[in-house]
Amino acid sequence: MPVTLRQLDIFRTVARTGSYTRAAEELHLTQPAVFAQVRQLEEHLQTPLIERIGKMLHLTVAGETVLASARTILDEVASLEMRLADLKGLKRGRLALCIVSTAKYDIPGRLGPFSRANPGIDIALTVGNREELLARFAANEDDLYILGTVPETLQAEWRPYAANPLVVVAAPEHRLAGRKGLGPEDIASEPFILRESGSGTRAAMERYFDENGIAPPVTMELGANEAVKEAVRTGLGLSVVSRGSAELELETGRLVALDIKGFPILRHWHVAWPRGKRLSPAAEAFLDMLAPEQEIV
DNA sequence: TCTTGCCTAAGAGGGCGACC
DNA sequence: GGTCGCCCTCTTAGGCAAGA
Repeated sequence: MPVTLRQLDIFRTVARTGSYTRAAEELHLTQPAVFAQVRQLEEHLQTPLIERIGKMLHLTVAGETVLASARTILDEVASLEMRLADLKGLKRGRLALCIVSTAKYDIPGRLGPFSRANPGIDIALTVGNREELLARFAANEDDLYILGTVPETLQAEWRPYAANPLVVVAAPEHRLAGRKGLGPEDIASEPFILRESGSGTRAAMERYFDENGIAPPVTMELGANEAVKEAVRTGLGLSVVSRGSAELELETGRLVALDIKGFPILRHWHVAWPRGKRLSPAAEAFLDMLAPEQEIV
């Protein structure tokens, strides 16, 4: 028997989950069925692809090679199926999106109209921090990636699609709330709450501090935007957040945006994809739907 | 000791081609 | 068209080993 797409798909899932059992759950199979498919693939290729050390599964060097090819082959087949479906006017397919957590305030509002316009396209949305997104990008696990800043080292094609202004937020009862024309010196001694290391928002905040020669004390680092906003709201300090992610809190008065020279910092949301990747029709349709760069305000 | 997860064996079910 | 046999894919059952 030749290598089958089924075997490659199952092997890819095992490699991604690091477990036969979890792969089986994901594929709605039993663990022995998954094991058997991978074993057949190994027998056909006459080389072990997975080695077990203790209870942990690890890919062999051959396994890594096969995994890379499996991803390419399966992506190509999926793309082919969607293109053929497109030719038939069926508009069926799947769009896998991975977004940084702060983009979850922006993307769902765009997915609604897209989904209504393309009812045959299934959408898989993964939300993670920047580090997780870059890991998925490296593994080519999704069609498109939404993030604030695209690292220069990333082998990516990208384009900005929307403005993403950053503002300094404070609790409504904060002494600086409502004051006009504040400068960097006014916040130089204010305690700040930072996002986790690697966060684009944090990088922009630190750049502002450096450029203005200030070093506000950092009271805590939090990994989730909600936690940051809650900490600010309870008066633990100031923070810099995407205006879009704090829209509701600003509207309801739970938080206030401070009027500080240099803010809002104008950044953009970017959509990126691996350089050279052949985008599926679904991904191309979503790209088309995102506002082009020249319309960004 | 118990739990979890890998692995094997045996067998069921369904697809498919060959044959009548 | 119906039957048979082969093969693939899957499930269940159970053994075994590692880790908590």
